[in-house]
Amino acid sequence: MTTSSPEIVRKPRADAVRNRERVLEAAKAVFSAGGSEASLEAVARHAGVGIGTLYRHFPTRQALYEAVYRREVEQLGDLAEQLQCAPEPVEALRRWLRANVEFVATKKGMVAALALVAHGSTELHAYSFDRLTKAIGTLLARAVAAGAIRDDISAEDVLRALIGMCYMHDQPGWQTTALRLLDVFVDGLRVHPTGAAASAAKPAKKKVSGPRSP
Amino acid sequence: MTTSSPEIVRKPRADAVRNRERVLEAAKAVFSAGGSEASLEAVARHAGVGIGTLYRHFPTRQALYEAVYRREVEQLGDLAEQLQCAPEPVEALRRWLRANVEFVATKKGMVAALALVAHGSTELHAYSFDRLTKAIGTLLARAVAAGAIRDDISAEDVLRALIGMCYMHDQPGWQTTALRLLDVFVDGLRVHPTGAAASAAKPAKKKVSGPRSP
DNA sequence: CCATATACGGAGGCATCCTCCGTTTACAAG
DNA sequence: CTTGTAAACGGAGGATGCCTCCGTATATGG
Repeated sequence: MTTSSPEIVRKPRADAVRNRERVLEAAKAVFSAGGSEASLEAVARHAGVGIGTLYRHFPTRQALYEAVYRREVEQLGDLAEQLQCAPEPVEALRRWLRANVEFVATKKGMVAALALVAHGSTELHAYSFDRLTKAIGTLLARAVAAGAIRDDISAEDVLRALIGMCYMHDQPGWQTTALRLLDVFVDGLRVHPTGAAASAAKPAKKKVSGPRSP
Repeated sequence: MTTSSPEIVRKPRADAVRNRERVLEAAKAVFSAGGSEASLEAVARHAGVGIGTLYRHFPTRQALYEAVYRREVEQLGDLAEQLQCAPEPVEALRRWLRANVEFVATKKGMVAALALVAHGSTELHAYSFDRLTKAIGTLLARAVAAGAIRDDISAEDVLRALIGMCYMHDQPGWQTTALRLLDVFVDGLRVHPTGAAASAAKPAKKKVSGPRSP
């Protein structure tokens, strides 16, 4: 009450900010390496802070997951904004979707944790769903406005499909499959597959009727 | 060594079989209700057996997840066999995919556990992937043979897409979305979308361009 | 009915979670 | 620069859950 306004509660301390950052970094590393069930004490040790510090910043395991998750979402959202000015709308959409695949690919152990997050907090989920939906929305809108893809599929739909396609990433070659699925899906979105069958629209790269191609 | 053959180790005891079944049932219930991180002691209590019994049957938490998971897979595989004799091939495929959606819908808390399974055991994953892939494969083959859908998409691809579409099931209305996505995907698989845009093929039910419909 | 292999249950050692509080430190005012 | 103080730090320790081990109970074959 000594200061003027009750809303401004001082500037957060520098070491607090730094430690918070350290813990997040450590969490990402430890969970990616040792799976999402690694002990939080290991995370604290790896971050070079006491266990108490970790728990003050992230009161529960879930909270830590969430914080990491939120960061990832931020980055993907930013990427979408950058792609906003790309020349080809459909290609921009495709690029963003593909970026997601690569993004997930680097986080083996994290994914189970993220799965848990998705079912946990409602608030965060709303936020991230919103952020990503908007990211897709802008890319999608441009493509629709250009008359390149059908207009009865919402951004939410695309997001769900995307998550699905990134989801089964445990076998070798999953990435190839995911990318192929994306192409199929995008093809499916197109207003005119440039002919009767969608496969005709992809001249060079596709093998027709070979279900066993690596 | 007193008996004749080293392979036949007697018939398993009746109470053992019964208890094993009880634990599986309890696990399904407890995990569905309280999330996949519920304590195993709670599961044992709910099953009316000692904690030791639980651990003898399922040495690790993972093993318990796996056993539950395996059961579910069995049931889905069986359903596919039944649908084998349905008249409309494309419809049969669609029905099976839809059945999956409903199936997942009843297991809120379980899904995170199943996600963990998918990344855990290789052996089980191979098994279930195989079982489900074959289930789809038969349905898919019939539809392809009838010339109803394109032939360059493998059963694996469909499985991945399906899992994806079932995956984000936390908000109200997810089921509607999942079903819509399935329809889009199946439409995308079609050799001839019955016209230029696939939306023309679904006359009554669809609203065009309204992204905020409940 | 008996012998015995098999299964059961839960006590207890061990690891991890999370809280609580004495100590340390960054920041701002004088 | 000095000093007061709120904020952050760290880790000891109680609580909880994981999993093993072994004495007791029981189903099954003879």
